[in-house]
Amino acid sequence: MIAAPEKNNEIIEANDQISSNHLKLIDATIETIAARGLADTTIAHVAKKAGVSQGYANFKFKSKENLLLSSLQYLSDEYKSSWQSIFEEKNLDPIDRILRILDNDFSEKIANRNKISVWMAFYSEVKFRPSYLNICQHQDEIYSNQMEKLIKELNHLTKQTNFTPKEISESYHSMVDGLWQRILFDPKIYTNQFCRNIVLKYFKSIYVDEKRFS
Amino acid sequence: MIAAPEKNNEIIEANDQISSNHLKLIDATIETIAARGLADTTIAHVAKKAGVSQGYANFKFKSKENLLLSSLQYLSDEYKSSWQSIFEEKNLDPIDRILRILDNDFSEKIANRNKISVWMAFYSEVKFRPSYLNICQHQDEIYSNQMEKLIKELNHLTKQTNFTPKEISESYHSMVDGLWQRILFDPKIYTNQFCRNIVLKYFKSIYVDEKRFS
DNA sequence: AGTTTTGTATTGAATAATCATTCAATATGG
DNA sequence: CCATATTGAATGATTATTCAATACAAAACT
Repeated sequence: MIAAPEKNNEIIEANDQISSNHLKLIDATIETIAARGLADTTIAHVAKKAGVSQGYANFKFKSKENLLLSSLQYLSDEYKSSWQSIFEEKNLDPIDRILRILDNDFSEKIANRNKISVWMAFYSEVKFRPSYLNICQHQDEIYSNQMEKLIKELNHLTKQTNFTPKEISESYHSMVDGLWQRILFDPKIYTNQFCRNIVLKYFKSIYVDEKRFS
Repeated sequence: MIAAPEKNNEIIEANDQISSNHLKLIDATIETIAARGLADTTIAHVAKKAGVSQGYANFKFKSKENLLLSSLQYLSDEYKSSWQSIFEEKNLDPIDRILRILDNDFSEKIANRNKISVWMAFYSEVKFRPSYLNICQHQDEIYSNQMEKLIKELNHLTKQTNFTPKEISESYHSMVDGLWQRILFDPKIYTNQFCRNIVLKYFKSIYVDEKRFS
């Protein structure tokens, strides 16, 4: 990670010298998208929220597109680091690690309506802006692979050998995405607790004898 | 349904007299959103694709917003009628009915990239346009309730009595939504067959002894 | 210390492009 | 000839982008 510099050079100039205005603008972008939707997010709104002039925002990021891209990258990095640290933790039983991942995926920090609405906004444009896809896809793959490995470690707990670790990992991932979407739809019903519980029961149905999934 | 007239009057004038241009425009709207994304969909594009003038499109639907709304309604109705007919079918064993629903949810007609990208486009704006939400939410509820009833009929097939029908129905629904999203992301991996299979294995993990889920 | 110079950071008004919406004019068919 | 359907050019609003002007701060010089 430190040895190999990431080649994001088109999106943010250099990691070592991100100005405070840079961050203020990215924050303001995310807040604006969450508050008004991507379609209604203008440079003027973002600049105002960040407390800088409109011209400045454009000058710093070269274009609105680039500002949006940088904001998505920021969000994506934030999510990554939250699960990365769980995967890297030592001396953790596989079951407990999965429980930690589940907690993280439905924590207030990650699964709140503002962040989800920003994710959705970008996701919905993925088919038309390959650059959006690039930012998410790579991390997604790493996450899926690590999850798959983790589930392999639980193989002995279930007799359903035809439900492969890859498939279990995919279905977990899909279910989480779907539940996030539903939090946006109907937050009264789909509280974080409710969603977490649904996934927990799903695990329970696979690993019937594991008490910690109850 | 027939006795009580639905109060959609703001969106499409009257069911009995939808002109062919009306439908052409709705089709063109869906195609345009699928091809260019909601953000890049202009009345001019839609009108051109529909083969009418720009002014006409606006005149007929009163506003762009209304055209979008009508298109979402159309899509929503289309989906509804496809699962509705499965629920209404007589002399169908619960398992077979679920299999039919699963087939439908990952059929080419329903789960293709164009339609999914239109759904996503609207979903992502749901937080900011209550009218979008209204169109989807009601049907969603009916679908969920019917699914829940269906799953209740399978209660005797599983020993996992703490995974309630409602929860199973919710998790199915979420998983489908999540998989649709992934079809958009990476259609090479997430083929309809692949997705259907994931959900099938999920059912298998709950109803272990039911051979038809294998 | 105070003044001038120089380079950078920031502004905000002007520009140009895009688009929804309007409506007077025209076509169409009964 | 009338009524209705349809056109497409004009309008006005919105908004990303540009850039000359200005603020600011740090050196450089007296």
